[in-house]
Amino acid sequence: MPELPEVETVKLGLEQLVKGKTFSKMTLFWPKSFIPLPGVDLVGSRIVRASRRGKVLVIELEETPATALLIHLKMTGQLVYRSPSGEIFSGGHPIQSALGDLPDKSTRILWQFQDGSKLFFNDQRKFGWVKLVNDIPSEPFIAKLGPEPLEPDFTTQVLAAACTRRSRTSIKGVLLDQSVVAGVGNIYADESLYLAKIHPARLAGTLSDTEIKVLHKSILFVLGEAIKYGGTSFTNFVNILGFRGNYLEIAKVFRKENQPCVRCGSIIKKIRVAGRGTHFCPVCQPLKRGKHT
DNA sequence: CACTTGACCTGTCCGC
DNA sequence: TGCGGACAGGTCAAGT
Repeated sequence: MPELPEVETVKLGLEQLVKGKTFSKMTLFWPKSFIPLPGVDLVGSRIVRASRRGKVLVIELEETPATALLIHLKMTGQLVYRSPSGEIFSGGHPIQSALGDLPDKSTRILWQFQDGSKLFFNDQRKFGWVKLVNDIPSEPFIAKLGPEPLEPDFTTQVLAAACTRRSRTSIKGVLLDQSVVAGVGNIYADESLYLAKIHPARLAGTLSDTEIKVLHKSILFVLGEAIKYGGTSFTNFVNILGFRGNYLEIAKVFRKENQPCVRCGSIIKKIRVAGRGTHFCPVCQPLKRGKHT
């Protein structure tokens, strides 16, 4: 599932549903999904808060030496909460999740809490990982991340510097580089470039200052909207209660190939850029720079 | 050093 | 209906 808005959605769910709970048991259905901290047992640790760094979820623990559980959902990971009764309520009425009974064949880890509630880590493709750590900032994965896009330290200047450093790469490749900015993935790179009217394959070094400024603003806007909509779901992404996000309904190019551009009516195309399927409008996002820049 | 490709896995869809 | 291949939200390691 996960890009920043999806991970943020899960984080908010964790804050609401598992903060303050104490782990009573962990069951590994696929041991490779879990990277332990030698000599440290998660059981008995209490969750003090849930946070996020880029696409990584951080479940912060009260006990030492284990400080946190880091979770990367990669392509198909899910975290799903179930109350002791297993029922899900919304507005006082039981409702149906998009998922069936758990664990299922994609469940890799099950955590149980002292109050009888459960948290499932499901991951069809087994790319995701969960790691118990005692020093969050020094974790290699965390240490090399660039700034958070929605924090003040992600500035136009930061994006401009990255375009200079990686001038011979496509601008989409720059946006996907987690050391440049943490949390932008394939969906929101395409959506941001569409909003900024920049062709995804444009070499980063050819962008004007104005274009970089517009792109920076577009990234902030697109991520903000996606969080409001609870992220994007097309196959695997669900929030912590097992419900799908709605951003795809307002996406302009992602998964819209062969459909008309909402700005100009041209047909949205899909090509390969930076090794990824890439959606764009060939008229709104011309490869040659226009006279207006 | 910078950029591209293959690998990690499972499932689905599409063409023959 | 079956089978092979391409592809899927991400990141590494290894290659050029």
